[in-house]
Amino acid sequence: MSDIDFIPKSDFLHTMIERGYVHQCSDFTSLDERAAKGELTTYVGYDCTAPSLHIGSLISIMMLHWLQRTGNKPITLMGGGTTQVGDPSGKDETRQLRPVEEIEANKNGIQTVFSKLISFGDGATDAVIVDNAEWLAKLNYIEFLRDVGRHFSVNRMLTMDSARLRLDREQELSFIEFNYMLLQSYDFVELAKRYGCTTQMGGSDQWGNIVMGMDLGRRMGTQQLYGLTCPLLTTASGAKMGKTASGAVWLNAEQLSPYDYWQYWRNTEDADVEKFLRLFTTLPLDEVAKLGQLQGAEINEAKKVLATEATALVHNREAAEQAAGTAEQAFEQGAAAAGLPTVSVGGADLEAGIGVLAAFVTAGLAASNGEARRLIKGGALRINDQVVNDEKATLNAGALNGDGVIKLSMGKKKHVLLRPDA
RNA sequence: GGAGGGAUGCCCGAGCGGCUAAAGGGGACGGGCUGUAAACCCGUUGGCUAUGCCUACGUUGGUUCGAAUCCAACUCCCUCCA
Repeated sequence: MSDIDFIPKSDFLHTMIERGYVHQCSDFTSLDERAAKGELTTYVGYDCTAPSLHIGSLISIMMLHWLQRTGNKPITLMGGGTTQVGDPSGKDETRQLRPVEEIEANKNGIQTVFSKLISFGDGATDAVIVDNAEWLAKLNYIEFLRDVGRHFSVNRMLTMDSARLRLDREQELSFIEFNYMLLQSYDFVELAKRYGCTTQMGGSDQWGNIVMGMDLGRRMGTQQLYGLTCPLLTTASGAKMGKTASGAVWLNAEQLSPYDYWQYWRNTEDADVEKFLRLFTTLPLDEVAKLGQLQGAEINEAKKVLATEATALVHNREAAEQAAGTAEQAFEQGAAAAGLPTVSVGGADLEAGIGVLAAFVTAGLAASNGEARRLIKGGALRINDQVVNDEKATLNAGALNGDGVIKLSMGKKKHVLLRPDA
């Protein structure tokens, strides 16, 4: 399952390694001992660069989920302060500075997903959520330089990937970004002091920042700190995970409907199914292994399980079942399943007749009449499963099916129901 | 502060007076094959009330019958010098 050869005693590390979450760890043995005693307080930081997290962040949320489930305490750190600076890790170019109000709004959007996977409260293993703006925003420059800055060697900072990659490619690295490392390191120390947090987790691109934080902790007299990173996932065919036509695969329902989220997982490549079941569902591993055995067309069953379980975790079981049911009707029975996305049209307009081009644009399946026209030429558009050949055709009430809707399809996967309003 | 170079469609990148809605590539989307997969093959990839019209090659003006292409000013970026 994993190329980590460490044999852990703690449930936490055992789960991490066996399910494939571990990329690097600063000290397996000590971390394992502490986790075994159930006294691991661990944090993951999240940038507030968008109104929702996407599946790129999901692995680390799952790590927090398992951390809690194995008797330890998670902290989710909102980067309300650090996002104002911008992390250069893994980025080719300086990102634009974001307005503070936008960061604040994003923070509120992002927070909603955590309660689905982690439980918050005041208990020993209840998670807490904190915002680093709380301490970063009021730092005094001179004081910060004297207390924290003096512990950092620029020589060393320049060797860290986040800086070096920019320098090697002769890409600009602005001073503000260069400071990011100090701020994240300082966060770690601050969390250690406030919450007894000893461990930071994150994607493998965060390794440098994490190590610097551990270092700073040692110099500033915290207890021993640890780092644990997860791999940055790509699909088996090498693509970055989480990109679709319409953008990222968001975790919030406002950004991406549970049905579309379910579809994303349903379309997983064969070679990734077992890996994703381990990482993105909480199914027992023997069951995962069984599903992973399926070959050929049968693996579709495993993909459905993956989709439903993954959707149930991030949204809820009901939405997941619904998405599964809708998909089954739409794909396996070819029916105009009621759960498909629905767009309403004026009843009077429909009586008068709506041009097919306009209908597909209204449904959001084509961006413009021109695109709709091209899609018709390519044989991609269907009305009630009948291919559209004539771009001048019109839709009227006669096209309504038994359920009083018209099913519009683009390609094999995208369907929208047009429903006349009363 | 001085001297050069650059800004092209979602991205990269060619074009350097008409044949340019702009080569090529990537990405994306669609079709085929399949299993709502991958790989592969094919097609599409500015808008519209459409044999025409409008918008588009950093911004604003100008030269010209005609400009992404020439000129001027401006904005931003990069490199070198001080």
